[in-house]
Amino acid sequence: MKHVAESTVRRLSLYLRFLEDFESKGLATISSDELAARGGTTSAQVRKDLSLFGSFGKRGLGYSVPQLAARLRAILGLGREWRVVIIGAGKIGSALAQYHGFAQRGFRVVGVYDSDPAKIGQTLDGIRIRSVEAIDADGASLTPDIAVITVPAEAAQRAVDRALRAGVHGVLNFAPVHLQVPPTVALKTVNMAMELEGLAFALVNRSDVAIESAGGAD
Amino acid sequence: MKHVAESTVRRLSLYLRFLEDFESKGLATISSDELAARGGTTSAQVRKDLSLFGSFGKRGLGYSVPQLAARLRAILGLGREWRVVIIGAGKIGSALAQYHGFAQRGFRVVGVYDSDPAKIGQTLDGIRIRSVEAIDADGASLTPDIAVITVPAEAAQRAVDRALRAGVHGVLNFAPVHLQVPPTVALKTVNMAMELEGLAFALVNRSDVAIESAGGAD
DNA sequence: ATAGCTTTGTGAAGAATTTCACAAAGGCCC
DNA sequence: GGGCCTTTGTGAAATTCTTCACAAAGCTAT
Repeated sequence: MKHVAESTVRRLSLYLRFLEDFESKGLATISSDELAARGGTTSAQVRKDLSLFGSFGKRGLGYSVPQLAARLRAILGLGREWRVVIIGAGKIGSALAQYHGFAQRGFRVVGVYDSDPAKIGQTLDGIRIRSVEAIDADGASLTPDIAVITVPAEAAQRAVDRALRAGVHGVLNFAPVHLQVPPTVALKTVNMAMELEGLAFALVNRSDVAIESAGGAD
Repeated sequence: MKHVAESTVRRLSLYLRFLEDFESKGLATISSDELAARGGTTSAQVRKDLSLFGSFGKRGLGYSVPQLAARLRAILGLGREWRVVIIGAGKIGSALAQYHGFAQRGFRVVGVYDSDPAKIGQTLDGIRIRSVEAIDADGASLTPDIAVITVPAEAAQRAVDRALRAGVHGVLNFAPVHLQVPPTVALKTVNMAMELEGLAFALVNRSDVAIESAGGAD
């Protein structure tokens, strides 16, 4: 298949969210124009994005909401359960472990790890926090797909290395560092300091402020 | 000045982080190559990014670490204090309110708001949680620059509208919705579900997995 | 069944961003 | 000071992403 840009995937994910909204309201069809309006893009962009994967609409009518939603779920790989381990049970890690929105979308937290002896053994939303050293050994039984890294910057690379040994193929990194992973591993970094600095930049260079969304490279 | 791409700003922010690292290690100079290696880019990209703002290096030698760091801080608008209000004192909001990394970089939390009567009046890191309804009135005394939105999706637009009335010009949104703001306001959205779905997509389309970083459009 | 209105799907054009590649500059050593 | 090595700054080329614009389809009403 043709190469799919990261920005396209982000938008698909966004479209899916609106579709689910529409679905719950019982609407049957939606046009690329409506989808675009809610997503802050143009209808041409919506159609281009979708056209990468096939042709899902009906001319003159638009898209069937449930059908398109199902297609997007399939495209995004949401038809299965993704097993997630969270490494770092600090404020952010704990918040994520307890956030049920993930479970709803098929991301199931199967393990939480920390290095602080005071935290190890505590329970977070039904999951016992274990020592980071247990990750390697747990890999075989937990078979995690994705690791979420919420440890301090200094510990992040070690945490990822462990996660990779445990069989993880995707990493969502919240530590403010650029992590080294083999090219077969998908890595995304969310860096809140970077977002705030982006805002600061926009504010001091006020004139045609029109930034939108987060994302970028790390 | 020439238009600066968002991706450039993200990278500048990243470079600054490395520079601070180097600074603390006492290194005097750094080359675009070294900066690139740690940032996962190319040296040409680094030089291009910096060249938008001036010419800071010495040929044959590289960049003076403290000088370049100072320049980047000035460019990114980190020379002053940014006053931040957090709207939504749930898990994520509380975690952010207590995260001291922000204060270090000049982002000072001056107010925390929630709509839950059980939370109002409680103290978070020295700041009393107040009712969301107080935001409008507080604007004049708190003079916030930036609002961080950590309320549920349904409440997000209302929260932003309040924040704008309180005088905010930048918004960092954690709610999974596309917010409407006037074009003079800078908006960034961090959407964790979107990041996870991006990973899921990369994992099911495994072949040349080579995603990096978060960011994009919302 | 035809006319009229709407909306998709998509090549082609345009804009933005990244990479290339190299001349110009600076330091260092003999 | 001349040669040599390194690294910047930057036009030009290449690539990637977005927008344009329009023919092809489908529905509705008559």
